[in-house]
Amino acid sequence: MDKRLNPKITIIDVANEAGVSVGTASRVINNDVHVAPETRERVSDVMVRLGFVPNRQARSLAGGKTDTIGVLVPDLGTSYIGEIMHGIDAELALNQLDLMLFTTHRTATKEANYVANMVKGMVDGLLVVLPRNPADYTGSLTRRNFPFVLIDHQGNGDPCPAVGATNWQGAYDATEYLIKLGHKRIGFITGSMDLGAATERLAGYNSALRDQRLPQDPALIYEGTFFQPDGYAGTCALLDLDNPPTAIFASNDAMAMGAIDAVRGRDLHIPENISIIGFDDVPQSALVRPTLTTVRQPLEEMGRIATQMLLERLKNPEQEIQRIELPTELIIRGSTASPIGNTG
Amino acid sequence: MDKRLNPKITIIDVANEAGVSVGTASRVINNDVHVAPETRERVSDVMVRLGFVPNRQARSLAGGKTDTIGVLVPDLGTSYIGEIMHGIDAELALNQLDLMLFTTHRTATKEANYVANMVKGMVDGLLVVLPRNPADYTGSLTRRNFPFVLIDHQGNGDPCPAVGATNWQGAYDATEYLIKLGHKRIGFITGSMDLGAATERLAGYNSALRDQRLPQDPALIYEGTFFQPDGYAGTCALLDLDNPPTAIFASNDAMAMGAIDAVRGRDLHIPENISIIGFDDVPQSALVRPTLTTVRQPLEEMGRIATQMLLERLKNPEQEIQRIELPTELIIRGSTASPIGNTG
DNA sequence: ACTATTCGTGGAAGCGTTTCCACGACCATA
DNA sequence: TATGGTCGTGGAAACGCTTCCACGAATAGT
Repeated sequence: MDKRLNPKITIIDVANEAGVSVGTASRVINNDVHVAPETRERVSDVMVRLGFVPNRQARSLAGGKTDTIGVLVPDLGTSYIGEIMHGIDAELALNQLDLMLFTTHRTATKEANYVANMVKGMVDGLLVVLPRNPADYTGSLTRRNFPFVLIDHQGNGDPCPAVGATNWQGAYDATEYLIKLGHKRIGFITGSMDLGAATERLAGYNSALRDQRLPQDPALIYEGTFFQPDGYAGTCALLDLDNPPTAIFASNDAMAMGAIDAVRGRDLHIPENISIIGFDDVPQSALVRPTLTTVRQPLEEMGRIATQMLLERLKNPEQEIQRIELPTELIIRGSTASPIGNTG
Repeated sequence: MDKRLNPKITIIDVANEAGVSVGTASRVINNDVHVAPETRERVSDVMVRLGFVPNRQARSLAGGKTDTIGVLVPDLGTSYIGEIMHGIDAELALNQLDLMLFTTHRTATKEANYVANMVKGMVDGLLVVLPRNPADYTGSLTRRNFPFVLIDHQGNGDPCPAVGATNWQGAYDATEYLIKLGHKRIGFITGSMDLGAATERLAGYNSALRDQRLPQDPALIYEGTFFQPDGYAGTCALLDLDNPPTAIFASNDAMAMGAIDAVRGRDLHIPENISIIGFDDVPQSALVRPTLTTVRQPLEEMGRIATQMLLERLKNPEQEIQRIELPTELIIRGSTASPIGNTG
């Protein structure tokens, strides 16, 4: 009976000790209504005294649920993903659920079906973060009727539960803001164009230009991939133009940081000589000098909402699928200003 | 028999279809030697054809292992942790193991025993990343004889399996390097002093000073907490000294970035007016301008090695516990140079 | 007071594997 | 040609729990 010697306390031990059947003990664990209050208390006491912890494997084998949800991420280590994970983790903790993490690269070579198989039985639902090729998952997941929610997905394809941000609107707002500051030539550095978010942001930029009756010069658009070095390279390229822009809109903060470095390398000053604007509002944006004007994407909230949606779906599988777009917000800081009256 | 209608293919289906007993089918799954080659092949074929995937819950219930290892991290989203996770993930993938993630804050309020209980049965072993209070875990984990490895632990306390880096040596090397460049007054911004890594780095700095017969001025030491704003604040404080340092050694890269910002705010130039050196070599160190001289800590490798150690322990529980310190390496980049011959 | 209900509980059948035991077939040795 | 061994296999118990079914007791309705 010594915990040290016999570390595995099972429901049977509890039942014996409390003088009830295992069925009843199980009911106490699961807060089943059909238990007399005094019995419930007696059993609870015993569980505490014995330090009983239900075996999750057995539980899910018998009951069919795991109380664990899976998260599929392309990578870790970027604060972008980190923020989303915060939200997911917080919401999961609130619901006493555990988190199983899978990285995309691990399954990249396998057929997409593999995901559904692998995940089956291990988790009750799946959160797919930032998939490059969402269709790969949505197909087999939907077919298997496996609950999942996409986070920051590509917009196209079959309808499926997803949460994202108003990328188009965010980019539109940022561009409009720059125009209203007086900028006439605004460089744009795109993200990976195979990602929905990237194309939407570019579209928002173009729309704002059009609405404000500014010419759309293809030379001002540099195609990047969301990584910092692209921001550096793109900015160098844009500044080398015969008629360089007075502002640069990078499709995410990482590239905006690269842009800042590039500008510095040329002995230009931000925001006096050139304005820089980013997208995401990762924590570091407020910490660099100059502080970065950017479009805030509520990453943590996206994780949180997506988790809520998934849990909702778990409870009520037949509910209609919904796609949520969380609003972005323009955060004005120190990297943007009116251009010093030149502009060719 | 249609996969769509009856998605759960069990080992029994496989056994029936192949005309063998479930025992034999199980042996095939587990690569047991005692199976005739031709039987093995027949069963394998059936498994592929039916799309059979073993149920992990049942497997671990019966077999006592989960093929999953747990990782306990204080947080996500810092690239520091991200790098370590990379290593862990890579090594786990290599061994076909899955990863269950727990965040410390979720369990902060509970007693440490909770961790051991919670984790019990869900994972085969635990990787504890960067614990602030390792003793909380090591105690109950050891007592329960639960396999675990600490990553970047605090050095004190009972001996237990751990991997870290040569913090002392790294700091020593960096300081010595600055001294050899000609710096006589070197500011130091510490990390959270409740972390072993922080105290070791400070000790390395002090030792180098002593060995090179430089005075140890307490005014040159600013106590930080490993976060970027401390680097900013610390640098401001150090530069405000009557006799300011010509170089600043920040205990990690995040604070070094803060230091760079602070220097910029004063219209000083790096490295001409002041040298900055960091610790960690996070990916961004090579991307900022000026590129950051830093002490490389093999984070990814630490994750990888720790995972290997854990797996080794899992195979052979009785093996003696070992603590590994991975070597750091001074990475010289653009943020350091000889001081311009002034120095009060 | 007597039958319907409801309530609390015990008992037992799974859930999908692993693994131990046992058994027959076959091979090599004596 | 007996005999001991190995090898491949089947059968069944066990893992710890949930949940369905059934049963007796208490309660309510008439």
